[in-house]
Amino acid sequence: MDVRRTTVRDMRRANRAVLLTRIWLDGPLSRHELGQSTALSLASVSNLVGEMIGEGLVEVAGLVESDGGRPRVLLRVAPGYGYLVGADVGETRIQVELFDLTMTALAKAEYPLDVAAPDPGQVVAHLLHGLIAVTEQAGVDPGTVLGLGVAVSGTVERAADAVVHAQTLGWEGVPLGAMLGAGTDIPVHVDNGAKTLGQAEMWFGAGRGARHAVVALVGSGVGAAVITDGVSYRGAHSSAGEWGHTTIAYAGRRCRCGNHGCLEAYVGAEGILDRYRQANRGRPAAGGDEESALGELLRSETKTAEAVLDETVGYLGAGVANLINLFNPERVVLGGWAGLALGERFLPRIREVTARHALRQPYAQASIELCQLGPDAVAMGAATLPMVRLLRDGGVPRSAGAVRVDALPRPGRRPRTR
Amino acid sequence: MDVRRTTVRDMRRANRAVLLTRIWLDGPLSRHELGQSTALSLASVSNLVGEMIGEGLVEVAGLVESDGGRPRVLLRVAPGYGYLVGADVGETRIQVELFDLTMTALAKAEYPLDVAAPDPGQVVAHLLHGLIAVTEQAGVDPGTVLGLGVAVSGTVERAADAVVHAQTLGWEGVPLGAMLGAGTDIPVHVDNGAKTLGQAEMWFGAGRGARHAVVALVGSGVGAAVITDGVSYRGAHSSAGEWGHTTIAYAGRRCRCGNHGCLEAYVGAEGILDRYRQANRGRPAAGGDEESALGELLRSETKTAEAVLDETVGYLGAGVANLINLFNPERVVLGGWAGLALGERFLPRIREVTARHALRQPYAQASIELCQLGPDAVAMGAATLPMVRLLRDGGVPRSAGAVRVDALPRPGRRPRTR
DNA sequence: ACAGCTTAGTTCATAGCCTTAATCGTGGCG
DNA sequence: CGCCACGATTAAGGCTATGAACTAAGCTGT
Repeated sequence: MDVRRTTVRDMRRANRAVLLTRIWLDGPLSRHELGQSTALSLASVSNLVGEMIGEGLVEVAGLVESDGGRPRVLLRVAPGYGYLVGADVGETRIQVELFDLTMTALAKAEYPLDVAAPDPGQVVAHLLHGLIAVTEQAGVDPGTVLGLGVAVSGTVERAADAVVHAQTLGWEGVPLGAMLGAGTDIPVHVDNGAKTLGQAEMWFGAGRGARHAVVALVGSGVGAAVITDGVSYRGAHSSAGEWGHTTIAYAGRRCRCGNHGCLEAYVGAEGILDRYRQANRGRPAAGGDEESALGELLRSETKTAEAVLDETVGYLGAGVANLINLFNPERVVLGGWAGLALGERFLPRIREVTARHALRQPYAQASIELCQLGPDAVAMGAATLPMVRLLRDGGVPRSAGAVRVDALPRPGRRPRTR
Repeated sequence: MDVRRTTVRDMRRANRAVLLTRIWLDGPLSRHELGQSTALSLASVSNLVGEMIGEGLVEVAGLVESDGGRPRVLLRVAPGYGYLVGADVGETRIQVELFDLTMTALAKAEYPLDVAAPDPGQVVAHLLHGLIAVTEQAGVDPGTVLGLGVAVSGTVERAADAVVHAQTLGWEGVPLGAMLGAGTDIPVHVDNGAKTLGQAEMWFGAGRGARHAVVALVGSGVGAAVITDGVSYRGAHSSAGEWGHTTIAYAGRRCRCGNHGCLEAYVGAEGILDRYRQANRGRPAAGGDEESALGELLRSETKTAEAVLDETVGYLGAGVANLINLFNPERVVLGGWAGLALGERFLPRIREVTARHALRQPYAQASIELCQLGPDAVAMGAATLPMVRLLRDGGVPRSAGAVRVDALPRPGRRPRTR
């Protein structure tokens, strides 16, 4: 129940947004097709499209002949109208990537983080430095960068300051958006990494075409990105989707969150390896880090390993069933490095177990798939944040004049660019 | 990412909707105040309000003097512009109620259902008969009834036909909306009863003022209505919120759904009484029906009862914590007859247990309250369905001419009106 | 009693938007 | 070269909200 007036200008903006979104999503289209699919009159389509061509936002993509008539002019969003920068602040490194408007990656910079709890100021410095680095690398004027999207772990309150709470980084109420905004005029968007990965999967991966989906991510931690009606579900304070710490086994295993019986304690990588160690009389799976240990476990064919993995699939299926019962999605996309490792081997069994635990009808309405994009998709998903804004606003005039990007607090380490 | 054009007429409709909603929600308001709070120009407010007064939709509610100026004219939605009928198809009776636009109940009819799986045709006949009965009783022209909202148990697919799937009624794909539409011209809205009760609580009960809330209902069955951004969350096929059959105790008690470890098997009335019986060496709690048995259990102070109830609160808290983690609401409203019975005695402990199971931050952002409205609120919530439509559309002209309501297939039983 | 002030609400000219209908542009066909 | 088919543009018209000027209604002080 929104209480905002509508003015005559909103109308034009809304219609520009409709056209721009169609053109961007459904590839090159003629004015005629645009008229059909948007129900706008051809005159308005011409008018609005003409304006956008004048701004350089839309361009002619080619002609298509018709039998005995004027050939149709195909239109597309001009890939070089502007550029998008997406950044992924991970636990071990910061990745910054530059995309054009077709979401083609043009440049990339990476900054290792070797401390467990990096200083926010240093992260900001890395990000601003990365912003300059990728534009230089791609030979792109920073003034044409439409926005910087940043993905971080933890919850991000959607206020103007983009306050970040991240236990894994040791951040408590860091106004990352405001800090970045102090260093550059380029519009900044900050969001949770699971949500940006989910966004990327929805647009370019296993979620394509779905309007209601849950992207379930299983790694060391366990989380989910919920998409309803095409947009990310945030809840009152943007922390919705905390799937990992829902209770699935009342009074069960202790979880690192301090609680008992969390899903994460059973299907998170740490939980799986820990359970294997217990089942294996204290001897852990081989492998240096968690990832190789889990790989080893998946390859080994001992009875103990089988039993532990079987149990894991059981818990995972029950957890996915809970998502299906509560959110009634049309698709569940399973991802995260551990989720993919499990899914690649056990997907049919996961489906089976889920079917047993979920209500019949919601289960029948949902399909369960695996993520299609690699972990780099977090940065791409972050870059979709400014893209969404561009589409929603029907394109905005680029800021005039030189764009300020302060990289004053020089990062202590040169980026590894490639 | 909607793909609908906007025309100049949509604008007027949208602004009418904004004004009407404000007037309806925030009581009598002057044109000036409306201008302030909607950001519409005074000229437009006057224009739009004038139109709505002309239609009889809005009326003058009084004057308020000001020191040295023209007195303000207060406006309100005319209560008698139209009427709303809400119906609750319960397991034992059908209740039909007539409301004016201030949601004041004016008439009521009740039809007992004595079979476990009532024939859809008979239910439709009862509903149509009730529609006539309440209008006659209140002396209201059926032509002024703006809509009939019907609440049923089970899931309701939101298509035009309002297909109902209800295991408890033994209905499988009953197009209740289409069947009712065949019997009357009055616009029909069908929705799930938990969702309509949730809607009523949100507007008039414990949910007032919240934009993100979960109404958790515990009775014989267990379910939840999720409200996000002021509207009911439905998911892909309208069956979202199936909280009762989420797994909370992996490989736990068998549930009537056939699965193991469902929340409902622990905190549903049947589950509680069953667990008590087991703990009490096979002797059930006294009392005829479930409701009085649970009441008896709550009053008894034996150690066994205490233990069972304590455990119940534990499971319930964990279940509520799951809702908080997944949906990040600003409020959780606990209801349903068993939920209220438990909540009245144990609310502080429920809060405590929930705090232990939920993540700290989402828990701190949510408050846990009890439902404030009685079970009659299901019908009132159903009546809000046409009200929502009226507000969303900014008022619609009433259908001209006589309104058809066929009550041909006479119900076999006279209604008990009062 | 009446001018002067204050606040509420209305009227009117204007700019902006989309739509329908007519017109222009471009290519194929006989 | 005339005709036709189809795409795109231009022109005329109907709606909408807005701002400025204007009217309405009540209070205050002389």
